[in-house]
Amino acid sequence: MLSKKTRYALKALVVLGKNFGGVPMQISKIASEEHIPKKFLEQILLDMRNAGLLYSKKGSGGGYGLVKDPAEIFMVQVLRLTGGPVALLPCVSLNFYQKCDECANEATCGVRDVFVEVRNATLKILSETSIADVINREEILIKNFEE
Amino acid sequence: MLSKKTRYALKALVVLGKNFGGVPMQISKIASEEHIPKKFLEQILLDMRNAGLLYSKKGSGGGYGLVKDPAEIFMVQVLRLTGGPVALLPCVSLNFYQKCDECANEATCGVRDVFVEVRNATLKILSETSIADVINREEILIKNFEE
DNA sequence: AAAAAGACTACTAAATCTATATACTTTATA
DNA sequence: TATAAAGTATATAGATTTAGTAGTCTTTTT
Repeated sequence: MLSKKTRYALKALVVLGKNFGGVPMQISKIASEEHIPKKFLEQILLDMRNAGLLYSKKGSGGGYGLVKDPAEIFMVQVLRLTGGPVALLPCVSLNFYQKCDECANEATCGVRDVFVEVRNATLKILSETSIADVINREEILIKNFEE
Repeated sequence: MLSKKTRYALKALVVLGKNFGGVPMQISKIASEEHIPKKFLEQILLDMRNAGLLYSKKGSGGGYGLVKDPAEIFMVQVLRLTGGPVALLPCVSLNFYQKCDECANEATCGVRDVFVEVRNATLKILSETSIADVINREEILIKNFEE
């Protein structure tokens, strides 16, 4: 399961993606629109700024914005940035690898082998889907929903 | 990430799968072979017995065994039984569904839409892979490893 | 100078996970 | 029939993680 942090980050990026090219957007606006606790969101946006995904502007008229085009920000980046490993087992994670302490020989573990496959399937989707794609999907969903 | 409980359950089922058709296998044997805390494993095996996956026999010469052929036990069952939802978002889970409280309209949520896809990909693998398949994979891995 | 807005650090509360402890029941067998 | 082997059941403790809150500081605009 993704943490709330990761979910909030994704939601915020989608909102900021829609706003791409416009004036900076305030934390409190994002927070209230997406029903995210403001102080928590502050931390999350800060992390993403420090990672170079967002820019920020202080003072009156300040706020947050995407540094890159939403078409160049992929979901997998967000998961990793906010601490969510993609893999379901630590011994299968590319970016957060940890040895399973109960496992005698990783190279011959059948369970692991299956979860490598699962990771690859997940990774394929998440590394091909950008924030722009999410926004697109949303438009399609709204169109279908209204019919 | 899967819980230790789920991991231990999978490992134990693989061991019991290899032993299928033979005499019941003792908890302590499984525990020591797989480096699983015995008392913890007791609880896990008990859960799986109560779910009808395993039989148990008390007393001297007792132990645990698979009720069904390992080819008929699928990984997804084990995940669900040991409490691990397959989905990465609660609003996307088939068996552990929960509304995302921050989400205004689930039907038009683009993030959700992506994770439906991820769930389907994961589910496909886990519901097609049986304990027998895991054992098979292990044999292949060992063969390749020894070369 | 004052107000708006983000930056940074620390802390707390709650939940969950992992593991252990204890006492009980059933079964085989000497 | 007593004893040991093995599973059953429940409770609880400890550790870790997650989610959220609080407070203070800094920068920028007007």
